[in-house]
Amino acid sequence: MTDQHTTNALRLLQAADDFRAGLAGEFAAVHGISVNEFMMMLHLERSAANRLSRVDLAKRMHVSASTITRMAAPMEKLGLVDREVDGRDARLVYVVATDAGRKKLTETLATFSKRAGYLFNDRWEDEEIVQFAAMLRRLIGGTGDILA
Amino acid sequence: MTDQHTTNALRLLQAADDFRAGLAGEFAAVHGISVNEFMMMLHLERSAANRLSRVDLAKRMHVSASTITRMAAPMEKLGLVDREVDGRDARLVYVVATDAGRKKLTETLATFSKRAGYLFNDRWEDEEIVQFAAMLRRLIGGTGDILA
DNA sequence: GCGAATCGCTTGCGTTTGCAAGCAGTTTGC
DNA sequence: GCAAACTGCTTGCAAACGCAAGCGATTCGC
Repeated sequence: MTDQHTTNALRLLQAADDFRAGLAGEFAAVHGISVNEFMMMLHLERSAANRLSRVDLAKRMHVSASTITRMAAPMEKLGLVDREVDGRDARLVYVVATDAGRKKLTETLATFSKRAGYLFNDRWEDEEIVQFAAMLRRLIGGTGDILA
Repeated sequence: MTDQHTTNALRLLQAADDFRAGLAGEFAAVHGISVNEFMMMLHLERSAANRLSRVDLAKRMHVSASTITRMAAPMEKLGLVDREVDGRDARLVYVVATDAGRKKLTETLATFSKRAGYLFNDRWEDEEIVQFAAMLRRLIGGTGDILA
């Protein structure tokens, strides 16, 4: 009926959706933050000088540039990120993580890690975990593995 | 810095997002359908009598019941799905896949499988594919593996 | 250098989605 | 057998998002 590749792709989407849905609920309840906002903070924290341009963020997060603009605005008011214009190219407006933003990320990441622990629960062998990590890395490809 | 479970969860989300984004573009361009509409058709086709109640669909797809209602409306007009009220419980309104809907699903599934083939490209060994499938099934758990 | 093409960002508008409220049908408790 | 609780679905409203248009800033072609 359906070949193995198709089955695997379906399961990949299903597993990610399940995890993301659970995450969204706890993030909203405990940290008052969305999964996308969390991903944005994560990208910032793991980039040079804790900052990225808007188009760069958009590409990494698979959203439009306007979404980044609209997402950043309330986060600026909360003091999680700051706005920084490039000195050489005045078109570039960086989103930069503040100290408060990185603190918030640390808290939120703890929740994330807790749920990741639930996901890969005790029945997984260490070797399987490593194998799984290698397989996922191959799926993502060299360029996309920025967060991990 | 980050433990292996966290890394794996991040990569899982990343891999699924990448795949979904590519899929969304081709689905919209070639088939004029969204990924969610595709998932809905898939759930219907793989259920008894090609039909599911709205709340059931909502739970499986991690969306609200109102989203199902609003998604089904235009698909009814296109003739992809039909509306069917349960004889015993008049509250239940099934979404049922029509012949045209299942035909559309077959076409769209071909695109999906093609992209799944790209994702797990030639460098994967058969044994690895099977291993990966088993791992993903463990992540999803027994109840969630309805599509594959 | 200078006009044209390009780039990064923001804004207007339409679409999609979730939440809460409301409604009709069903089950439960007594 | 009836009222209360519950269930499934729909609708009003608001938030999130993409697309296209528009604006300044930069680069390219000559």
